[in-house]
Amino acid sequence: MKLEQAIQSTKFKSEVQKAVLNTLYTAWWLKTVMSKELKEFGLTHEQYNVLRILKGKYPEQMCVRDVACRMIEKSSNVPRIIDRLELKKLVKRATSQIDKRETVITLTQSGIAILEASTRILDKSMDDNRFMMNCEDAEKLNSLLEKLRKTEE
Amino acid sequence: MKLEQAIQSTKFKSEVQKAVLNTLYTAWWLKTVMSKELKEFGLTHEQYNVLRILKGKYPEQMCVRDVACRMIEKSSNVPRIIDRLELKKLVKRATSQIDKRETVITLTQSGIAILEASTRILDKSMDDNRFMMNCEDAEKLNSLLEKLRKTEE
DNA sequence: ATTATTTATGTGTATATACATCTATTTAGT
DNA sequence: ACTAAATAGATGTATATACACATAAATAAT
Repeated sequence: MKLEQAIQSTKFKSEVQKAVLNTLYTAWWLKTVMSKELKEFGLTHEQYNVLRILKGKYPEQMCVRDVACRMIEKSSNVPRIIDRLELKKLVKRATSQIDKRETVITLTQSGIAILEASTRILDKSMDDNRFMMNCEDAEKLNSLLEKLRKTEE
Repeated sequence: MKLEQAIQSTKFKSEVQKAVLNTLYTAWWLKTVMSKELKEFGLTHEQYNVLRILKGKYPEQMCVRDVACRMIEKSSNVPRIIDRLELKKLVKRATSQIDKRETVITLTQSGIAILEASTRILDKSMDDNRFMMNCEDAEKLNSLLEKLRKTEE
């Protein structure tokens, strides 16, 4: 669906302003598509993101801060997301012995299993074939998004 | 900041997958920039969006459903956002006389004033000059985002 | 060594998101 | 006209976001 239909608006202040709205709308659309797949695993988009980040270092542990700085949405409240994952026994919390301020997080076997299963489904649904976009298009899109974030300051 | 630094990850499954993450990150970044400006008016990003939508029809009233279908994030809970705006006396609620199921929303003078003031500030901060992007770039970005949302189904 | 500052995490609060359900009203079907 | 279905909106619950603040531990400053 075109942006104009999606938000029922045809007049934009400029093409750049339209690109801003388009980016916001596309991100919402992407999150919705992904969340639908994750739902059958009882995972939210953000919980899945944390599990993925932990997997990246596995079998090493990670502290909360290291997880947080890898999150896509930086102001996510990681301790609270971990609360939910711990409740479902997908991760374990322990106090670091080296630095007792740190909480180190470990994926459980159950966490690995659910991550692998959900990643399989998500990859099937979100693989490159889903998108009518080739590698060249994606490269161009990536460079334009970087450009949008590059401000004068 | 480049995506790789922002989420401290260098290996992506594909350029398309990277574009997905890049879109999510850029949307978060844009929302953060805008919210910072809106904060001094005590408005959230979503409250501002509702005020803008109401302004689009002003001085006509709008029902909740019409506001909702113009929202960028479709699953926003519009009645509740209106609760907050009503509490701050920026909008008024009334039951439609034509269809008593409908609630019609009107901007108050105070709502118009705060919308205009915040839009002035936001435009100053988010105008085309802020972004290192010309109209041509923006057009290309818009077409690529539309393409990303165009799936095979 | 003692105090001040910084850092890592947790927690409290307001708002938003996502989704299910309830109520009132309207519309359609018979 | 009467009942069923659809629609508009409100509300409840769980989770997330945004941000302030609290606590404990580590580090720096004196």
